[in-house]
Amino acid sequence: MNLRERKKRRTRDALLRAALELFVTRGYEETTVDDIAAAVDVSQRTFFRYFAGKEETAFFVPRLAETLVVEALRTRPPGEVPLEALRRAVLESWDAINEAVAELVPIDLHLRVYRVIESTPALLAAHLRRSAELEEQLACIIAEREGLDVNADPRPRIVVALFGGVIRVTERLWSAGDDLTLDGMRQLTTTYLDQVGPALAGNWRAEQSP
Amino acid sequence: MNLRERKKRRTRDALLRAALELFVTRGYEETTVDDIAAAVDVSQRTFFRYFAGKEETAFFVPRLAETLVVEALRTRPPGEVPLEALRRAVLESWDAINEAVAELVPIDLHLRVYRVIESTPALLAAHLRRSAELEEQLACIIAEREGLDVNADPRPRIVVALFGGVIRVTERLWSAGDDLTLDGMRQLTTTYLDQVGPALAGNWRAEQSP
DNA sequence: GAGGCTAGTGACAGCCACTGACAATTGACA
DNA sequence: TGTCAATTGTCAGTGGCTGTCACTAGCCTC
Repeated sequence: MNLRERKKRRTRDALLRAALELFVTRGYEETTVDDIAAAVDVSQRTFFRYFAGKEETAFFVPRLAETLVVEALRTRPPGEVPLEALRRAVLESWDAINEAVAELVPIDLHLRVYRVIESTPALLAAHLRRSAELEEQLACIIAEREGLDVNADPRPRIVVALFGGVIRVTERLWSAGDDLTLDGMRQLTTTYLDQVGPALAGNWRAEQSP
Repeated sequence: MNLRERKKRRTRDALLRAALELFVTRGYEETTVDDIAAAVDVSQRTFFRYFAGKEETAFFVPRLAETLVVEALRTRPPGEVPLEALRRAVLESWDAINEAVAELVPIDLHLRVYRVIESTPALLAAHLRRSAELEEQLACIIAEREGLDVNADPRPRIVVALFGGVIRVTERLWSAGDDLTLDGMRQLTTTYLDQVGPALAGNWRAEQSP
């Protein structure tokens, strides 16, 4: 790798870390792009050469995680039922995700950024739109696994929507709670996915949830 | 109603209609607030006294629909299973929604705005965030109907997430297709909701979808 | 190793969404 | 009709973001 490229990578990482650090301490809206640029001692214009916008810094790391989940779903054995494949793809790519993330920013910082995303309207909106795009990808993969046409058969998109909905609910609960750890998130996710069956069964009053 | 209040209502409606008209003809990003204000011959500052931002004009009408759906769910008979109550609340408030909308803007305009929302990243993001808030409300109502605590029992949020997911999928398909009518949307919605059961049943390959 | 080439940068000007402050106007009401 | 309060316009300013242009620093060739 060139000196030029190494330098570029270094400023990008510095901008990224500075931005996230400022977001978690001062808040997203309270952080200006000038603040971020100043923290790394580059011009505002340079910031915009590395990131398309202030928003992008917040989602740079999550984007990594998404590609890994997609990857994981692609390599699931074809015998698994769709919901099962989705569940395992997410749970089993967890560790790989954290490894990849840790190379960019401290895990702790990354987790606290999630809370900022969830509590900042503008970021939450962007997050949901990105999630919708991810779900579309997943639906296509599921359809392919089952030998279906995504646009002709509603079912792939419906399962993915259900799955995505559950994930979103856990994300929200996790980021609002005080157990801001990876295992906390993982545990919450499995618990909620286990509840999908019971939630769709007819009468809730007959059998109470634990 | 005062002359003053009548005047206010008139400028607000004029701003709203002008904005939507510009959005569907020129595009959302290509329309500046100055354009909208100029079309109604008021100052830009006045626009911001009626709407918190450019975005709000696009969601002013949809907000109406949402409140009516919430209302409808509240008055569903307690005998209905959650998913059934949600389904009926949406389908049976349809007509009331259109009546209310028609008083503000031409239905046709409103429908074309939906397509703009769906195809404009910034608006889509905002739409998804708003939908998430609506889902939270619905989950609370469902929980209350079933005598549960939303925060203790995962199931209300899960069903609503599933339901909301299906609605979103139909919205997307409808706005992308060429049958931009109310009946088209209604029909698509019922079809997809009917597919929820089959989609969650184990093996898709055994029984093909129609 | 000098010189040209080019990617990366900074400085500047400008657009657009949005806000605060203050003055001017217009409807309400005695 | 005159006073009061609500509505509006004007102006100035902030923050995100983009285009332009000159300049510098690393790269590559001779």
